[in-house]
Amino acid sequence: MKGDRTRQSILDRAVDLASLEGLQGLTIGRLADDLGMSKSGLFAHFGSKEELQLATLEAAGERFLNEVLRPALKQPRGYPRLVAICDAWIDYIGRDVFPGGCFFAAASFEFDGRPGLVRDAIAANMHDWIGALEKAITIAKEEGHLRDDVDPSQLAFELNSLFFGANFDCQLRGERKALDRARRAVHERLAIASQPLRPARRRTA
Amino acid sequence: MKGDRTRQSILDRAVDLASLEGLQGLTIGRLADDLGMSKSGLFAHFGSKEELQLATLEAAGERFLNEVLRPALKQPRGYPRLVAICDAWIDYIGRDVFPGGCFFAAASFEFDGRPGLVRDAIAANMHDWIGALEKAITIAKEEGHLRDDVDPSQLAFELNSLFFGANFDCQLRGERKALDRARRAVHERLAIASQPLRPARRRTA
DNA sequence: CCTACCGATCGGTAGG
DNA sequence: CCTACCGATCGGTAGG
Repeated sequence: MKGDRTRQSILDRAVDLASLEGLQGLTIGRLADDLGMSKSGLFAHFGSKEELQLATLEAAGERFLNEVLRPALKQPRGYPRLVAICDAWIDYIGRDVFPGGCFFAAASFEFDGRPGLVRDAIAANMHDWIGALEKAITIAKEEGHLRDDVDPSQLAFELNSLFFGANFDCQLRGERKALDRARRAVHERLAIASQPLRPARRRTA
Repeated sequence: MKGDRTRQSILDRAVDLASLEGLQGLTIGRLADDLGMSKSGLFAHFGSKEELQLATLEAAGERFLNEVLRPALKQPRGYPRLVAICDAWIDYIGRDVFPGGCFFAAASFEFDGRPGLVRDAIAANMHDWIGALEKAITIAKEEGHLRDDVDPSQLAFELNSLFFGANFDCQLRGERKALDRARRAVHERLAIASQPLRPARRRTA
């Protein structure tokens, strides 16, 4: 029981630290210092740095599910739920759920060139997230809220891109308008996907 | 003369290494080993790790300008140049200009939580890049190729988001369709921005 | 550009 | 959960 509580408090701190310094930049010594415990005492909970990284990822995933995806999934099927997921993602950056912005965007870019179990776990998390987006889009099509010719993978790709772009603009550039821009882009994109027909006019010049 | 050549060969290797392992993961010892020279010999060229990181960033910026932006800027003003910049960016990921994908996307996410000169230099690079995108959009408006009500900052944000999304899908997920999806999204977005008028129809249900 | 070295910190272990 | 320790590597320096 107490071991579990200790472990959870370690992981909460590890998630915050890693969101700022990266999953590789997370060190056992620094983490132990922050928590006022010995390095080896902390180490004993995990057995290796890789296990600590994997456990940290899992804890970050839980936080994301609780703070972002699960509440949005309570919205009614179709367009409302899809919009709720998108708005929840954008709000999630503004609410500082992780102190360094989106944990998984940062982890994705950090580990895309580092093969191993950590990279695989990050990819699995992102696969699930993109899958949830695609599923919400597919349901919205089934409900007749989106055009039949909407490609769920394509639209999910575009929405996720806007989320990553918003995170970038917010975290690195400190652009205050970033979230508003993302919201505007997402809502215009969804409006297009819900239009009954769009004439294929292009510029004539 | 010879010192300059050595320095450049160090930086070429540093750029490749950092694109895979990150600018922080880049270590002087590893880099020296790769190049078959002593750590202190390499170190003498820069004086500190931070200076090495800044020089590596500068070298990566030069490579990006030569491989991506400058060729595209040779295209005629307006829509053709804007499209060329976008296509050049997407091709740049497919051509493996950097072995780990887009150097600056990775650096942006790595350093957005680490204040200092390196982060400032990354932000300056991204500022210039977004500025170049905005300028190309503004010129396309002036030429009458894009609608008057197009917001250059908004459109540049959306295009850059799609680029980052494509990099993510390619590098982490190994999604072969990533570049096609990005191309399709970019071209549809630009087609919308170039339509003379778009009815504000939304779903009625 | 080298050898030789510094203190600090890394992940990890022994033993309790 | 601790103290005490390991070899390896970190960024950086002295001296040539």
